[in-house]
Amino acid sequence: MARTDLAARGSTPRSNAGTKGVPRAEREQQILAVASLAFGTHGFAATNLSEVARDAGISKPLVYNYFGSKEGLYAACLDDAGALVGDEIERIARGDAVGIERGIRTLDGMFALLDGQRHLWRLLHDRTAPATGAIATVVRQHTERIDKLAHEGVTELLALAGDTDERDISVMTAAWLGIVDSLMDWWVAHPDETAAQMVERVTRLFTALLGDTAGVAR
Amino acid sequence: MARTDLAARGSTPRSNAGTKGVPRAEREQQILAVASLAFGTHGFAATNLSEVARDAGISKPLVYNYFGSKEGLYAACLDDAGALVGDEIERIARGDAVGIERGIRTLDGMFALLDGQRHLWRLLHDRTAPATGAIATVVRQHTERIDKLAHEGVTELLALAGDTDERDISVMTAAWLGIVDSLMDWWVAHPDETAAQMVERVTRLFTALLGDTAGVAR
DNA sequence: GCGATATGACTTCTGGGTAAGTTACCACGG
DNA sequence: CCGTGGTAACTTACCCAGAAGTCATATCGC
Repeated sequence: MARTDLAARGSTPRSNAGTKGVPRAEREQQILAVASLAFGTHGFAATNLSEVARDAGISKPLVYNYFGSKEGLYAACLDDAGALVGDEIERIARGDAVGIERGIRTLDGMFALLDGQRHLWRLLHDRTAPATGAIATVVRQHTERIDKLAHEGVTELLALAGDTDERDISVMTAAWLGIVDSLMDWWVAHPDETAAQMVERVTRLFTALLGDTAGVAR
Repeated sequence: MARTDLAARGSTPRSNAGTKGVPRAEREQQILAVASLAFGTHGFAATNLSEVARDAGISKPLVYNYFGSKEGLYAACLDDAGALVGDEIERIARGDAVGIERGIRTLDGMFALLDGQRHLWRLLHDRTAPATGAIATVVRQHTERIDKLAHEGVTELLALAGDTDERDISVMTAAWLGIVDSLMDWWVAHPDETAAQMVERVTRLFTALLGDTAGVAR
């Protein structure tokens, strides 16, 4: 009220500063959401913090006040996304599925988890992010965890199919992560497709291509 | 000689300008090679043209003289890489392989073609490149061609497996391109691995997972 | 000499980052 | 119920490094 009156009187245009009553924790979440989307969509290098601030409805210095730097903000986004994804993959890994079934269940979990924030997956694979410093540490931490779980699953799968060559496993792990990656991309490009539909599709495709044979223990 | 003498006399440091006898066409190829590596490795946004010029052993204005702008240079790199990859994929598509066999042969061709320039594949999938203008046109042109060929191969494959759903085909095409992508990445990360070894590995993995069944017509 | 090949030294502008100040909420004494 | 001072939330306006892009000029082959 008072502010509006003063602003309206307007001879000296009043500053727009001053708290809007949003507590720090909440504001940080808003910023993280906007920043994750931007980073995940355009990549680290091509993301502009002024735009992020504008999209979040605040000014740039507030972003810096809360996150310190562009790298700090990225690291925070990364940490959230990495923990979210890593926890879910680990939860499924602790289940009893093996072979292809484990793969399908993992995808299932990812679709459910990332519905509404499909871009998060991309954060972990950004080639334009600095390869040294704080970001690299966080990236390494999460990718190592996820890679290890994927490696474990692929090792099981290939063992069932009779292949125990370590480099074969490494290649197959990379291919598997590439599949997940591309499925997420496709999903981002087709926003009308629900998570449930994706699961159906993926299951159908796996079954069609791999049959019920090929080392699949259901 | 004369130049060295003059430079050595050195009270007024002479300009380093003047032709070095390298014809434009050759110089352009040198620049394209260096730029493709940089763009493919760091992405469009994170690539610095001063560095590209330095790595090519020339000065920045020469790059601008020959390619007009950063976008122009990128478009030129893209056009070379896209045509190279597209032509090879098309050549294989015109062969008689179908189903999984066609996939393996395509990978075979890519490994042979991109040996020594493994980063080229990345140019077509750079998220930090401008999504409008000349670059977008060139990207679209080549990705559409490659996607179409991949789509064609996947359609055949899935038809053999009894799936003709258009969206299933679309998803599977994306997954296939993701597999190629990740295999190239793995290859970049393991420079000691030869193209022949990659082909062996991939063949072994496909056989182990898909068996000789699953719609494979060899 | 002339045109192609080349460069040093600029200008411009984008975007990360900062200094300094403004406003609102809130706890607490009166 | 009313100041009132302290602190947290916020902004405007700026700095400046570094990268895109340009200009005038230099050298060499023919």
